[in-house]
Amino acid sequence: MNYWLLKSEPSVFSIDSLDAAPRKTTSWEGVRNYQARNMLRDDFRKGDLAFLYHSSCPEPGIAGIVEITRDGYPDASAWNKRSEYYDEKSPEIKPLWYTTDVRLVRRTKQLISLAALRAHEEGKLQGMLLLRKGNRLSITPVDAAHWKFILTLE
DNA sequence: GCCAACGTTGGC
DNA sequence: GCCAACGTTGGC
Repeated sequence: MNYWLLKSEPSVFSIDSLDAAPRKTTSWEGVRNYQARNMLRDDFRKGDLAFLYHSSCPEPGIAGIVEITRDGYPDASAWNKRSEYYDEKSPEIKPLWYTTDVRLVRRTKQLISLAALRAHEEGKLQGMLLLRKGNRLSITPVDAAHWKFILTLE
């Protein structure tokens, strides 16, 4: 089983949105980056766990824990002309983009801020992809050891 | 709003 | 295949 970190801008989709969703579950649609797509398509498995991270907001950080409830599968929003994520390069017969389903497991006891994570950048969280300079990937794998340590920061 | 870093596009 | 131009991300 894998651990991940999923970024989203709370102004677009926040942990409150997920909490309010039916069965606290939603499709993680709209990923339009090849590296992230490859992870969704090849590595995301039902039962994996992920941190939900809020980016581009007053206090960026980890807001909750979600469970991956479905293996990666083609992203139908790519061939929905009414979707803001529509992409003519990804017809239904030849999907280019992938998504998965996520369910809110729980909110973290408090926000685990980026600053709190950075405090361990050269220690327990050395090598964490989120903290790497210039990282912009909206999906990153998380080492099991990093996952465990981050939970102690709550 | 600024800016560094990265990804994508398209001309050649 | 190279690379400049452009667009996006995301912290500050």
